[in-house]
Amino acid sequence: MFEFALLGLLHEAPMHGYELRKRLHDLLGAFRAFSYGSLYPTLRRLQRAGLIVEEGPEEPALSWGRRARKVYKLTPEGKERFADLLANAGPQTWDDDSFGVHLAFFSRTPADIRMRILEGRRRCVEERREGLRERLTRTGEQIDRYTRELHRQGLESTEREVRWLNELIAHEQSEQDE
Amino acid sequence: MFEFALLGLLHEAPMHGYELRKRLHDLLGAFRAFSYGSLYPTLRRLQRAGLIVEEGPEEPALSWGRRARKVYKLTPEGKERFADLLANAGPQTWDDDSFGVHLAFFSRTPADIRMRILEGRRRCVEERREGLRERLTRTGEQIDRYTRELHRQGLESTEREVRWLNELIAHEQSEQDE
DNA sequence: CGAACGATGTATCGCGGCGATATAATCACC
DNA sequence: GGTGATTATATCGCCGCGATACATCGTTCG
Repeated sequence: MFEFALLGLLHEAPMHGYELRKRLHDLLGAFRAFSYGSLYPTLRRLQRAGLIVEEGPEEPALSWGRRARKVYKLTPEGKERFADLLANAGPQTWDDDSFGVHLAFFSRTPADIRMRILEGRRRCVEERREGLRERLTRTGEQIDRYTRELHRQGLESTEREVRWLNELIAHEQSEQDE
Repeated sequence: MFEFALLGLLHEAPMHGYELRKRLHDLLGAFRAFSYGSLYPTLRRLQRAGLIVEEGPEEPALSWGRRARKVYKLTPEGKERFADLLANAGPQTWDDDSFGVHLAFFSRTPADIRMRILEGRRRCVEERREGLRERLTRTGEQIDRYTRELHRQGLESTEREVRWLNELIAHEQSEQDE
C-alpha cells in the first residue's frame, strides 16, 4: 500500500521523505491517513530492495541553507514493480485500501486495466452489501437501536459506494465509445 | 480497540474465542473486520493482564462430544477496565475505530457519557470535513479527474457522517427532555 | 460405507502500519 | 534575542492482519 503509493509518487519526480508525505496527504488524504512512522521505514525497505536509490548530493553549493535531506529516485526495477502493482488489483476485500491508490494513479493507467480494477472493486463491495443486508434481516429486531443504526450507516455507505462505482464505470465506457 | 470490544462482549456472558469472533462480526461487522490473528493474541494479553480468566472445566460430563474450548470470563479488574474505556472517548481522529465500539455498547452507557462521545466524534469529523474542503479548493483545478473524484467521495461521506451524528444527537436530546 | 466438505475450534508467525517521541536546523516575527 | 511554527529525519514498541496449520464434528452425496 505505502510501497505502491510511494513508487507512484516518485514516478513524477525524485523527492525526499517530508515532501512525499505532503504529496501523499494532498493526493490521498481524502481516504487515508499517512504517518511518518511508516514512511521512513518503508523508504528504507524500498531502498534495500533496490527499488529506489538515494540521489547524489547534486547542486551542493546552490541555494545552501537547506538542511540535510535525502532525495530518492526510482530505479528501473522500481518502475517495473510499480507497473506490476498498477496492473493487478490488490486483495479483493472491502476494507483494502489499495483501490484508493489505484484510483489516484488512474490517469497513468491503461483503459482496460482501469476497467478491471473498477469492476473488481464493485464486485467485492457488492458482496459486502449483500452480506450486510442478509445480516440486517437475520438479526432483525432483536438488536438494540444503536447497533442497528451502525448497521444502517454501514449498509448505506456501501450502497453509495456501489452507485459511485457504477457512475465511474459508466463514464469509463462512454469515453471508450467515443 | 479489540480489547475494548472483547471486554464489552464478555460483559454479556462468558465465551470462548470462536464465539466471540462471531458475536463481534454480528455486532460490529458493519464497520470493521475482525481476524483471528488478533483475537487469540488479544485474549492472551487480557489474560496476562488479569482482566479475564479461563473458566474451570465445569460440566465436564454434560453434553460431551464438544471439542476443546477455552471459555473466558471477566474479572472485577476487567469490568473496571471496561468501565474506564466506556467513559472516555478514544483518540479523537477521524480514522479511529473506537467510536464504532462505543456505539455498539451505547445501550449500556449512561446518557451524559453517550452525549460526550457523540459530540466528540462530531467535532473531529467536522474538523476533517473542513480540512477536506480547504484542500479541495486549494488544489482546485490542477488535479486530475480521478483524484478529484476521490476527494469528492471522501468529502461527501464525511458530510453524511456529520448529518448522521446530528440526528443521533438530536434524538438523544429529545429523549432526555421527555 | 466411506469420502469429501464445511463448520467449529485454537493457535502462531512475520510483516506492515501507527502513535509517541526525540532531535535539530531554519524561518518569521516581535 | 527569544519564541514558536515549519522543515526534516528517524526509531521504538505495540497492534492488527493475512496466511497457515491442525484437529474434530456433522452432513451430504456417491
